[in-house]
Amino acid sequence: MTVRLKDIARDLGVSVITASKALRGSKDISEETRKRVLARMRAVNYQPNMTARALATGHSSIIGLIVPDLVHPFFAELAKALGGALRKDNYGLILASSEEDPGIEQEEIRMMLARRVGALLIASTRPSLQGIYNVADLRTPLILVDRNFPQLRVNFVGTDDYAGGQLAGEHLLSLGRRHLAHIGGPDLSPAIDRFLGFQGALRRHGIDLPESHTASVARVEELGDEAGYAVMQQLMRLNPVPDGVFCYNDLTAIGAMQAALDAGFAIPEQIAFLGFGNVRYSKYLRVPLSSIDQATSELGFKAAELALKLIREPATPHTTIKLPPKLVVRASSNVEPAPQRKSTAVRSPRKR
Amino acid sequence: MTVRLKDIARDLGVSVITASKALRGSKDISEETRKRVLARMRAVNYQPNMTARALATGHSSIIGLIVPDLVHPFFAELAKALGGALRKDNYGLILASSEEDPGIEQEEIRMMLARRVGALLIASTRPSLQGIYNVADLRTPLILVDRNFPQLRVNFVGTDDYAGGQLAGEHLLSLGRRHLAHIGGPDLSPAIDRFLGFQGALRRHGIDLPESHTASVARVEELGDEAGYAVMQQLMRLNPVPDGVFCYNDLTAIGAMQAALDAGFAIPEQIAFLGFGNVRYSKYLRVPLSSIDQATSELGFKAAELALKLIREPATPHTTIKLPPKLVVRASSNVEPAPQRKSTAVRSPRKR
DNA sequence: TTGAAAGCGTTACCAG
DNA sequence: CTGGTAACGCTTTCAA
Repeated sequence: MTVRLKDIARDLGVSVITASKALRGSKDISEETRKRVLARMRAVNYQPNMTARALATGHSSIIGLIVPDLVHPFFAELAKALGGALRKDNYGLILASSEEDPGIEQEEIRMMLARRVGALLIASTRPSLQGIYNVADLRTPLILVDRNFPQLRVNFVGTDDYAGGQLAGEHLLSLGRRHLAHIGGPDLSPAIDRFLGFQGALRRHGIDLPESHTASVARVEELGDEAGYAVMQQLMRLNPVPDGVFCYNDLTAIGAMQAALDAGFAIPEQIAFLGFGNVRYSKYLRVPLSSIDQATSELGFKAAELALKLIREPATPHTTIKLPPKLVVRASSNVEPAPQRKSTAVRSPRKR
Repeated sequence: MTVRLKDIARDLGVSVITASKALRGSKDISEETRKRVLARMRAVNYQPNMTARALATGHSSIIGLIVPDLVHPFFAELAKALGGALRKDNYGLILASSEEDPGIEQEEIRMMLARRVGALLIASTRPSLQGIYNVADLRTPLILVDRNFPQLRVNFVGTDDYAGGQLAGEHLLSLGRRHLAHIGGPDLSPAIDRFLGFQGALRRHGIDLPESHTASVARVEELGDEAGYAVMQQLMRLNPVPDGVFCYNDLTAIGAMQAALDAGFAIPEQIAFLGFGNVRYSKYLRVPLSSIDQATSELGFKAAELALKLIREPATPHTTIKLPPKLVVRASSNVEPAPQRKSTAVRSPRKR
């Protein structure tokens, strides 16, 4: 049926082992033999059976990725970049969406280990690493993505969320806003660090962030808009009403802005808004949303790089990679009049 | 290290085969033996080695999915639903983003076959099936997703795009619009069928859709907004200017609406817009966008169902599943005044 | 530089 | 109902 290593070996009068070595570019084989084997492989369009290789080596050429919600643009983009980077090294990507459910996450971890993934990347939905791995699994490299467990020494690739929070604080302060509020996310490292960075920037300027001006919401990745809407309604009851709101992510900010607009507030004149994540549609919103960009693709590349390194050099020490985020200013926090595209007068009103 | 079938068998004094059969619920084994084996497995937390099973059976418990762009909400949602459905059957999902590049797509197909995926799902970026598969690969079930090759007898799961186009046409006509235009997509079945459905609806009402009023754009999945903006600028030069525009997808519609707004047109009073796909953010746009919803999650479930069926019953005849789309009306095509949320008067203007 | 022997953990085939 | 033998296709180890 399909052509096997054995067939090539037979055709050429060499052993299977020799063919195998030539295929993988082993050092101890003559240049001439290698060439003959490779030529033959090309001629018959040989494709190695990766399941056999996986069984023999103990690990497949597949990386596992578990994210809380694949539809979230951040995770989608991360997965895309990761997959693209892995392809260059002939590695595949097996993907699972945990729906922010620790039970599903655990199940997926189990299945991926059973499939002998070369490395496992997780944006975990649980507060600690407790029980994720047991000793027997330790041979599979683990990389935490986006969400960190600070107390542990684990591999991590993600955004420098603290710096992002700082950026947000500095920016809103630079607009002259002094009654700031924060809409936070789930009790995991990104939300915590963004909040701490934000608070830190404010403190440095002697500004207080009273507890009444912070609120968080659960399942914010998926239902952020509704949650943001509800929380913003609370914040607008404060006196004075906040004049700048930093939101955990863009979706939350979108909901919050909607609440403010519905209540008749002007954005950004009365309330400025700042999101996090810089999703694709932010610039087309009713009020284009300022946001903190996470360099998501770059994160994917770095994660792929680290995963491959851990597979090839298991002795690699624990590595933490935090990429610096970037402020993107749009109308929701821009006090200058937005630069107008040429605006032709209304013409040719609709017939009939 | 890890516990193997052999260990269980030894502990219980049965053969490996017996243990294997008990594990998979084979019929020819005594109830008592089965119970003993399963109990032992639970006790020692046995996890079958899927790479070994894959080698022995010839196919892994992994389904391959290749999409043009994972960041596109439609494909992200499809992948998410698919993965969720597969998990219930202990199947995994290996995912690749082809970047709308036939070369990458081909490479991924090759790699997935090498990994012996149980079935291969492709939203192909090429115009025909030519060369996707060669005879040797035919044992791996192939399912086309979203994009069909109508001339061939292949498995297909996707939206009834023709019906969607019809819905769009009927809707715009029902608003009294008569100078309709269409911004199309790449030369693949979804764009073609949506256009034909649209045109069909218009014809049925005796309305013409002149060629000058249709335009298409390439790489519309990713760059649709910019493309839509540019194309709309062309359409606005027509006389009379179109009073209703049906766009291939939401991103294109977003760009087109932006162009119309920049040119000073009122939406929907002067020009109504209709997208396709109903992405998550559509309701928060400057003008909330009407769209055709594709029941994307349902598509994912159906695709999973079909894939598993093809794996388990290879004799299954070619199957085509087309899910009916649904119209979602928002402000961009709503002539009635939009239902207002309670709109409080401006209060508490910003201090200092 | 080459290759024979021995697995990797599971399932298929067939005899008992 | 049970289990021995062989096979899946490749890699690793070590001897020639």
